[in-house]
Amino acid sequence: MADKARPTSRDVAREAGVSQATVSLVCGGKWHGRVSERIATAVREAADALGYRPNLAARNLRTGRTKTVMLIVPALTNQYYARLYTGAARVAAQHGFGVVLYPSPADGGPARNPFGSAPASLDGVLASSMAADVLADFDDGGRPLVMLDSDPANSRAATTVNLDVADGMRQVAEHLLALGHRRIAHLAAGVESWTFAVRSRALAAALEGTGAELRTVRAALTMDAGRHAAETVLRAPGRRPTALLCDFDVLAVGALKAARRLGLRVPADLSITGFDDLTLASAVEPELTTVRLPAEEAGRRGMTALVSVLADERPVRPADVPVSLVVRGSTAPPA
Amino acid sequence: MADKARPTSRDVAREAGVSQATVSLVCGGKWHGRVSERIATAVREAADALGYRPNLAARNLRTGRTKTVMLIVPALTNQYYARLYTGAARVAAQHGFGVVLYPSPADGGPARNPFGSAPASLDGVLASSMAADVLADFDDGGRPLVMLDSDPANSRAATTVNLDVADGMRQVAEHLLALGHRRIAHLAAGVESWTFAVRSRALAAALEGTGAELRTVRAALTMDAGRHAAETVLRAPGRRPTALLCDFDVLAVGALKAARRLGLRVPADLSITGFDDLTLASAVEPELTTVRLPAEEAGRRGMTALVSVLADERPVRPADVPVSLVVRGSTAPPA
DNA sequence: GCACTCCGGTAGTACGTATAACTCCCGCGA
DNA sequence: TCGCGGGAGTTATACGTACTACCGGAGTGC
Repeated sequence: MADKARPTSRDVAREAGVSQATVSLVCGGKWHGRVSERIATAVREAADALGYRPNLAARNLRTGRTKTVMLIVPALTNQYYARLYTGAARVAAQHGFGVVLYPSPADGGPARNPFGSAPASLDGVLASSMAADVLADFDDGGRPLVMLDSDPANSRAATTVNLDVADGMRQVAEHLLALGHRRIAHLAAGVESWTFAVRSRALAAALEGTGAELRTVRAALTMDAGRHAAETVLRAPGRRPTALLCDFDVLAVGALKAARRLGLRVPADLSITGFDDLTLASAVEPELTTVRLPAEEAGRRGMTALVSVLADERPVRPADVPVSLVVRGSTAPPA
Repeated sequence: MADKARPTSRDVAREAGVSQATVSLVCGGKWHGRVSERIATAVREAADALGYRPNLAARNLRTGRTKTVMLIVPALTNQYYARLYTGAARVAAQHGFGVVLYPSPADGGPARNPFGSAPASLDGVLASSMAADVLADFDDGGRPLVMLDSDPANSRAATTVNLDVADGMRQVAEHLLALGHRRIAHLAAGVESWTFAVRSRALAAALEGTGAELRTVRAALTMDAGRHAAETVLRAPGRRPTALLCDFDVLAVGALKAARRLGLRVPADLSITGFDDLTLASAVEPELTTVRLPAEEAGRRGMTALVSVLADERPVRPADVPVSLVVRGSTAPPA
């Protein structure tokens, strides 16, 4: 009775009494002026009746396009990247693209370049800055590449989409300065990456000439690392910083724990700021003053750029995505 | 000079002085007893020299397999599902499968069934329980389906992989009972789903005959909803519950905020427990006593099951994944 | 009335691979 | 010497689609 095999365009053609080519034209959507309205509807009806779905593998083989792009991020368990994915996936879906994630080591993938065994061929790649090492041995045959949060000058990317983290850093710094802070510690990411370099530069620039004193300490990307780094800087000899400016919300939460452990009240004795505005930031007490990074928007813009590159090879560099300071309860004037 | 076009197996064959079929055999790995060692190495050398990569679209078309599976989860921005993905992706990669995510509405996908426009065909599907509504109009032509956290009796799944949430709930309940709590409120998920039904039943069963009093209030899956629900139950007339048992860490964090707002100390005046053990759980103060759900392990087992179904059609139902109670600072004996 | 255009549709082919069926040849037992 | 099994490669084909090139016929200008 019910054929196990899925119907092909040829089956639809037989059902509708036309040729396979006509079915392809109609289903491909480009039949205007080629096929009459009457035949077109007949084809569509036949397709519906049979439950026809085009075989994507065959289409891909024929067209050389897979309608699939890859997103490379360090770890999806980091909510920032999950949001990035969300935005990117939405735009991709709107343009009929599927998104496959790079199986990064942090997410359990193989350490080596997995493109050899990639199950799907790719039309293009959207990569976040953190994955620079991954891109080093990236060998996919020169497909279009769009980078996120990376140095526009230094890459083989068709174009680059960046968040305006420099402005974000400037806003935090000015916020702390306005509150009266003059001894500031920077809990910086212990990772080589363009965004973090930009942040450090922006912070230094914002503090320049204000008489504020800046100390920098680096930490890995975990809460515990943040706590340790914060304890180190808070216990260091000399006058204690009155504000702790962190490169991530996660680090800031670690710093919060360190402060509590040392008996410091936040924000009365110590102001702490984050970066990202994850769910985490408004979960803790006090809620974090932080820089909101519109990760979804970044993902959307990145994918939009990639799709447009894929469509007409016109690499247009979009403007930086604006970020905004969100003032909450973890900052106050120094004692 | 450098051909823009990627080399095909035929190019490799010409280079190595053999037929295309031989190249296919060698690259496919199934040449033992068919091709001599000498020729095989020659083929591999030629392939390396030309930088040959098999065209996946052609392979898919020929074999009818795509080596791609879909993972359906409600929202990747929920860390639980991100972890689930991580585990699933690792196993998939080990077996040469790629994972494409269902573009769920929460992640920005189209509300309707996207399989019509899916860019990649699928060999199978791994779906989390929450996505029951999605599966309703799931029309992919009867590909193998493995479910996560759903009713084993009631589904068209080849098999089902579940976390032992009933045991988790029992452990929480016994923990609270052992501490002396007798008035307990359950902040339950306001979503129809098998796991939550199981949790509620397990809780009721654990409290049965202990003289403990149970009140249930439902909340949507956000921190704010948790806060509101907790305020409602804490302000209700009659004697206030001494423990708040939440179906999610996120709800528990909301409850924490509610307690703080009402001037209740946690855990002195009110014990709160979560479920999931997300990063969030150990970020807040006090850190949450919660049930650790090994999401990665669940993803691994689910994908393992799917892969084995795909390989030999042998639907083996794995044992429930054990969960464990993590006692932290948010629970204590009642005042 | 004839050539010419344009509309509506079809036949045929190629995309690159996997694999069934086949050929060739060498060694060996009868 | 002949037949035969089987090792080592090859030939040929099909997967389902998109799209180029073609073709019949109706309308049109002169």
